[in-house]
Amino acid sequence: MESQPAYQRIAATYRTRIASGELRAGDQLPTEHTIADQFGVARQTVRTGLSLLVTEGLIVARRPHGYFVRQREYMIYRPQEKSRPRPVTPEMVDRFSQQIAAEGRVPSQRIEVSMVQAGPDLAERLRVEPGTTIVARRRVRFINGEPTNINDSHFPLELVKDSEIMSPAYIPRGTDQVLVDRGYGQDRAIDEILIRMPTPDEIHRLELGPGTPVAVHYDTGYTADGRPVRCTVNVLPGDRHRIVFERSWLS
Amino acid sequence: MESQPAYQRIAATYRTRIASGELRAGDQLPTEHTIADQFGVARQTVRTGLSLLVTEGLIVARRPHGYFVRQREYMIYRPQEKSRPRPVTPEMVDRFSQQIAAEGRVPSQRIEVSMVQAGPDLAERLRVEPGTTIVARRRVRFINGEPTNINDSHFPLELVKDSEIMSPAYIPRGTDQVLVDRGYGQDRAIDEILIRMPTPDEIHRLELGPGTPVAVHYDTGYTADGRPVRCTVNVLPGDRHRIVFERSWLS
DNA sequence: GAGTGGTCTAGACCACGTA
DNA sequence: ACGTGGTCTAGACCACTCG
Repeated sequence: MESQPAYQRIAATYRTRIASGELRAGDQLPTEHTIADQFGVARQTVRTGLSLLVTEGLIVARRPHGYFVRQREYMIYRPQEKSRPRPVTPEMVDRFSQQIAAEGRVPSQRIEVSMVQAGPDLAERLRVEPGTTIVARRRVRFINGEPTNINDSHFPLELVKDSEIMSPAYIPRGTDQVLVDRGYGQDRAIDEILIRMPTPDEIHRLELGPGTPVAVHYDTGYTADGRPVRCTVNVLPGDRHRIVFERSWLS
Repeated sequence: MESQPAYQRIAATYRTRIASGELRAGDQLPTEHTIADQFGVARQTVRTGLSLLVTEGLIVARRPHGYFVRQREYMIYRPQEKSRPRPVTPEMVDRFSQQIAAEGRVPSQRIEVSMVQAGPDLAERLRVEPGTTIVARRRVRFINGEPTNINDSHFPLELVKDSEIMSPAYIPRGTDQVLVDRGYGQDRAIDEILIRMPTPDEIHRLELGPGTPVAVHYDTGYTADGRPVRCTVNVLPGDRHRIVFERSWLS
């Protein structure tokens, strides 16, 4: 009758207690030892079961306190409102900072500019040969000091050479306006979103807990004559973002 | 100097071999026993390491053959092309079937209609009280016989009572046209995408392997006077979909 | 010092698909 | 029958934080 392995019964028990609201965000679970006694199994079996819930993102282990039900807080991510020419006012800040500040939270970012060789994904989107040197403007964005997403913009080298884009400082008018000034204004973009588990590098940069999937948003901008001039890779931790956009049509 | 646990060294070893291309999709890894010998650790330690790669979606265990590097095949998902009024031709099929057939693959679906009580997420989007009875038209869509995504459309009961929507059969002109005929044509939609690990129910319906995150796409349609008349929940396994949409603007 | 989770071992038996 | 991964046990020692 016990068709299910013990570790799955343990996982299912606490999964439903969390789903039903019997256990709420922040609540503590019994210790591994206690659960092992209750179910009459070895501690390792309890660990196997709870590790399922950890990788599902339902609970976290805080040593040496115990396991706790996880909290989630989303920020709204609107790809449609990105990359438009900004009104030219001096006090302007970028969209990300604007939105966060409006919510009463403290935005900040770390910018890093480097020359890199295009991998296959970027090469295809920027229509260059794989291995071509391109410019990467990498940003990690923080809210209240916590890393929230990665925003890496990539440009063909010849388009931005000797421009402000090459310096790792904040550009008030925005990188898109710099491209406009150099004759490469964008009027179309293609968005692609992939869902996957993060790489170790992403886990490190974003301080991700185990069991957190990410959305990778490729945003490629084109000039009026169809040339790709920018490919931005956004990495959005699934536990911190909600992607929203809108459509309307004439019937 | 061995700052890293053995199981993480084992995971890192095979992770980089896969990333570098030394191991390709479909290749087999050594057996747990072999790896244990090579690293001089117990088999359980190897299992802990490989389980990391399984939950990252990099490898799968195929008993009793061994571990294999995973294959991925994406289908393109275009939220922008959904839910538009269809041209009224008899041979018309829905967008999903159209696209799949065009790729030379075999689409099919299983439809199920039921009355359900709105949970908090649907209640908010359809602007009804939580617990209100609504109509759920649930579909699992298959490609070549394999479940590929979930597409559950929800309607306020009074809008679709006694309509074809209530019958679990394919509707050639589409559910949106049925709503148009009843005076509830949509002219705007809001899309929301969440990223998370799947629920056990979703794992079962979509036959998901471990380590596969999903995107949940809420697509809510509104009439011209702003009333929500449809909320569709799409569940897209991350290992099978690429979400694509386009933007253009006038500078 | 006590108690938590993190790591690890050396065994054991089972379910399953292939040969 | 054999070898694979799947499950499980009963121990052990560690690093860490709290009282």
